[in-house]
Amino acid sequence: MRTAAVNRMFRAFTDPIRLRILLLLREDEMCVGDLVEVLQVPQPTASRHLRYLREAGLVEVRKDGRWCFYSLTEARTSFHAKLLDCLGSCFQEAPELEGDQARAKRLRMTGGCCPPGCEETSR
Amino acid sequence: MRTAAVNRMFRAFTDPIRLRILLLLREDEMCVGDLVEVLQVPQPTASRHLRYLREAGLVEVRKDGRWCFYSLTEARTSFHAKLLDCLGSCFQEAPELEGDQARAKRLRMTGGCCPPGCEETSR
DNA sequence: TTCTCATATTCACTTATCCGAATATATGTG
DNA sequence: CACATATATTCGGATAAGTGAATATGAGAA
Repeated sequence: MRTAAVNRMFRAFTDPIRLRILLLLREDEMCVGDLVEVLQVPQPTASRHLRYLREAGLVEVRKDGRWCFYSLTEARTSFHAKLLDCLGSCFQEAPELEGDQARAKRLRMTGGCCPPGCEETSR
Repeated sequence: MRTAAVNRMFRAFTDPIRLRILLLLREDEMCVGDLVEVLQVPQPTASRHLRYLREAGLVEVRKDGRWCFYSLTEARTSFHAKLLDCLGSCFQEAPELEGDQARAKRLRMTGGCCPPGCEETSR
């Protein structure tokens, strides 16, 4: 009964906060604190949704000291890949979602919550 | 706030019965009675889910006498199109979903619930 | 009109989902 | 060690989603 896995994947996209997280992680990995700041939601809320996404196989965590960096997992099935493709068209459908991207960009430039050298990717 | 529309679209795919309906309609339009037979669910259940799909903009109805033929709506946005693309990979992820397709194929060959000439497409 | 058949809707109920508040864990710091 | 910081979990309650049973609607057919 692998329908459950398909269902869980689709379900991951049905919550506005989870959708926003996925859209943000498309750009680059992010630590929980930065996500909380960009999304402007309580930390436990972000944490719960991140767990959901992790259990659905959509994101993975990299721990560095006290920080947890979340990123999108590489798609291993074409279903997963096509689902991720949907993200690219979301802004066109719901432009207000782009506010997060702008905030995230600004945050990345000013360094975010973690000390220098934390993130592996350039910024 | 068009996030609601995106949400509703994703949500349409999160119910197993709705997903099965969408997969069936990918092949050809179908009347409610045939859907009920293939899905093996109570008629009101099918009807409720069809309404949901209609309100999400994913299916449309063609009425012919006492019958209502449902079909997928043409995607008018790339988001819609990409979402439909996901359907194509579902079987690979959840092979058990193909049982419906086989039942539907058989039903189409034996004529289904409606009298001859009802369906516009060849079979 | 009356009857039948295909489909849709309503209602009461159960279950799932999401949230805020509080608390726990875990890692680094002084 | 005690303390601070980053993240995770638990608990209780509110709201939403899905269901079965019963019923309504609406379009032929008799």
